[in-house]
Amino acid sequence: MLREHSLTTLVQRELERQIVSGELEAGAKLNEAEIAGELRVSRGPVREACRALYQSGLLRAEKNRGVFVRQITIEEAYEIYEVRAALDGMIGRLAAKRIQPAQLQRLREIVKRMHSASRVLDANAYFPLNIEFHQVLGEAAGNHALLQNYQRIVNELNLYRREVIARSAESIPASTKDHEEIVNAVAKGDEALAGRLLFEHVLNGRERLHRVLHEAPTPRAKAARTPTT
Amino acid sequence: MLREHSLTTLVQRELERQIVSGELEAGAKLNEAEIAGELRVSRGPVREACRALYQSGLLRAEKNRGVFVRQITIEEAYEIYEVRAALDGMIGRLAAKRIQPAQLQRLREIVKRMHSASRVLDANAYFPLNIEFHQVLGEAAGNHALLQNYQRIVNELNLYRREVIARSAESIPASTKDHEEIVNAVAKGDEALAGRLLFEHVLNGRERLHRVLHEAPTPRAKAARTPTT
DNA sequence: AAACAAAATATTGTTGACAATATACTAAAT
DNA sequence: ATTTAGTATATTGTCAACAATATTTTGTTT
Repeated sequence: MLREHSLTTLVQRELERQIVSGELEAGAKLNEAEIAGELRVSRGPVREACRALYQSGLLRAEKNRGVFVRQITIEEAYEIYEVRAALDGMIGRLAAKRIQPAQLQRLREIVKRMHSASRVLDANAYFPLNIEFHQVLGEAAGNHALLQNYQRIVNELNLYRREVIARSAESIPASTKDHEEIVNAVAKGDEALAGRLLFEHVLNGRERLHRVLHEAPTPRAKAARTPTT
Repeated sequence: MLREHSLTTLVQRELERQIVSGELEAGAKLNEAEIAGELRVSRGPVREACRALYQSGLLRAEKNRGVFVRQITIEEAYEIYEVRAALDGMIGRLAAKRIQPAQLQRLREIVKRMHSASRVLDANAYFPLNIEFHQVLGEAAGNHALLQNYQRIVNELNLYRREVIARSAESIPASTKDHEEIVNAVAKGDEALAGRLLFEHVLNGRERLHRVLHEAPTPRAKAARTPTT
């Protein structure tokens, strides 16, 4: 394992896993020595990994104070959704042009399972299905650079959505319907339609989330933020 | 200066400057000790800076062999152009909605200078104007997350275009016309049109570059067509 | 001369120590 | 009791040395 990957890479992966999984919660401070101790490495690789994760948007850094799991504010999330809409629109266009039969089959199965989750408004079942759906679609677009940018954005958004996703059960049926229409457009090979549907799907999702947040604001929404170095 | 920024940050900025300016050419190997010596720091900050630049797509890394200035292949560039089209399309939509009079004025002045460069097909004068135009437009969109993603992409593409830009003089008039139409659409506040024009402008630019590369692999010997990797 | 093997050198990967800064604690003063 | 100053501790920033790996050089054989 160490022949292929440096310690830095392994530390980076592990920290990213902890952040994405929520094991390290938003705003949490990362102690270099502590992490190094747990992972049985020195602080060097930990610092390098943190630099990379800061660059990728998962961490925030303050000089002489350390790094923290990034907290996405409502305003930032609102902006990132627009980036995602742009990328997802392109994914839709390209996927409609290039999707393989096996990938289309996978999408249809995911949508079928979404309907099951939708009937009982099971947000915990729906969340991973949603992620998988967009992941498959992203792969179907057949553009590595696009997928990479997309995943970074989605990672950041999931950082934000984790807390509120449980309360967004009411939007599951509408979201499921969106996904079904998207699959149909992609299957038809209608690039313009698939692109437009995905674009709007993302912005609709943003509005749904926005509505949920305003109905029941979280304490985190008013947390103070300091500019990073 | 050191009170605000760590050595890593300063090294990162300096290396990025050297890469973007072409001082460090594509494919060049970076020697940690050498860089550390020139910048009067130890290898630690240099390694951290390289990690960040690798994450941002400007460097390529091979374990136990070091880091190199990333070389964008034709195929990668082709993919990245699609990402840029998506982001630029969104920039157009948002800029049409939010642009300030002062920013619009700046765009108009840039286009005027573009016409001057266009008349004499001065690629060296046109290149920075083009970058500035899209930078101003990106700022006018008023979305920090979008601009950040956009700049990363454009940085990567400029890595690629540097080599061929001198030979793309013939496409300057068409490009200038595009820019003029874009400014008009943004000025009108026509979001859909501005978005579409920018989207197509990027893809047109890609095709123009593609054509240049295939028509004239080398200015001298047309027969010696070397498929670059 | 060309090809291979082995030693010498150079470079990266990793570590622990030290310096600089921030945080936590303690005690005195009001 | 609260505040504040000073001190102690903890944490980050930086460095230099060592270990592991890659590259170059040298010498030998065919």
